[in-house]
Parts: sequence; C-alpha cells; structure tokens
Amino acid sequence: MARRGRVELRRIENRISRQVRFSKRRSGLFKKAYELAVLCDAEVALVVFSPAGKLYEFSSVLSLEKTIDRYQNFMKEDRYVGKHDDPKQVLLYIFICYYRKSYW
Amino acid sequence: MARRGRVELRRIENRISRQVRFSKRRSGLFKKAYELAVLCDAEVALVVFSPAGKLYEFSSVLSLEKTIDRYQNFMKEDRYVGKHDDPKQVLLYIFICYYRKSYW
DNA sequence: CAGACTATTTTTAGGCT
DNA sequence: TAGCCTAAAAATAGTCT
Repeated sequence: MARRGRVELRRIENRISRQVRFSKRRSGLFKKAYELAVLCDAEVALVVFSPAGKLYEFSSVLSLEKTIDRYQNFMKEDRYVGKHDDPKQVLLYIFICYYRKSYW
Repeated sequence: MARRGRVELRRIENRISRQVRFSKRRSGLFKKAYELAVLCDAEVALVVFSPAGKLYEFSSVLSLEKTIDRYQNFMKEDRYVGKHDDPKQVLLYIFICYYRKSYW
C-alpha cells in the first residue's frame, strides 16, 4: 500500500485517478494561496478550471474596486516606464467572471 | 535551532521575515499551481501582488483568446441557467493585466 | 535578497469506506 | 464523489552564508 515512489510530473491518464488527484491537490493549492495572503500580507487571485469544466476561485481581496484600481495603476505605471519595448515581456489581459464559493 | 513549533496563521509582523517567507512560499505556490495544471489537466490562472507591490503571475494556458472564450462561455451558460437567483452566490468580476515572466 | 542546510511540519498517493 | 488512514515525499521556518 501507500505510494510506490516519486510522482512523475505529467498528465495522469486514468480519468478516475486524475479527478481524485485534482480534488485533493486543489484543496492544497487553495489552502496555500490563502496562507500566503494571510501570512505575507499579499494580494492573491486564483482561478482554476477542473478537467470537467467546473470553476473554482480564490481572492484575498474583498473589495473588487480595490483590485481593479490596483491593476489599472499597475498598467499606467508600466506604460509610463515604457516597458512594452522589452521583447521578453508579453502583455496579457484576462477578464474573469466567477462565483464566490467556500472551499474547505 | 530550526522551527519552534507550528506556524500561526496570521500576518508576520517582522518586515524582513515576511518578505523572506513571501519569496519562499510564493515559489511553492506557483510550483503547486503548475503541478495541478500538468498532472490533472486543469486550467490554472494565478496572480500575486507582493507586499512590496511586485506582480507575479502564472497561467497554464498559452493562448489568451482561449481563456477569454472559456470565461465568456461560462458566463453565458450561468446566465442561461439563472443561477444568479441563488443568494449564496456572489457574482464577481476581475480585470487582470499583467506581464508574463519566469518564476523558478 | 537568494541559496544551502536540516529538523519538523505539512502534503499527498494509494487504499479503503 | 468526499472523507479517513498511513507511510513516504515534499515543503518550509529558522539560521547562516
């Protein structure tokens, strides 16, 4: 019984195993995100789609306006500094819509 | 030496300790997010602001359009099902703008 | 800050319910 | 699916460099 060795970092082929692992590791990930936010006073946003298409999310910020303002300010500052010229950096935009639920 | 006991889940008051812990736990969190995405074939998006205001992000999806489409479809489906009537669920919108960087 | 070290805690794979 | 259990693996707090 118990695990047979170190886990290979690649897609789990068995569908059942994959779903069970997802459920377990998702709990761990959200707990870690929560702990990082509390312990280190960080602002954390996490969005996960399960293989089955279910949506899970975590946000350490209660006020959405606050986060939006922060992102917008971040954008402005970056534009002003002219970092867009750096070829190593890729500007990304994501629009997230989700439901707040309990996790654990 | 070594730790003196279990860690209390509350903000670390010492600024230096908080920054060191942030750096370490951030690495762990991003690693876990990456592993969840690979092992379980999940779509994961993670955004973290450090206490100092630096932005860190992870996305398991290469194509931004794909993620946007997924969110938009998710919204449409939810509206159609009429889940907005559930008082336990709170609709949230977040607009995220960030730079893609390497993490570890 | 970033890396090495290490005792200790935490997470987790696999099995079972 | 979700929860309990256990041995093994991984993460990490504190310290030093």
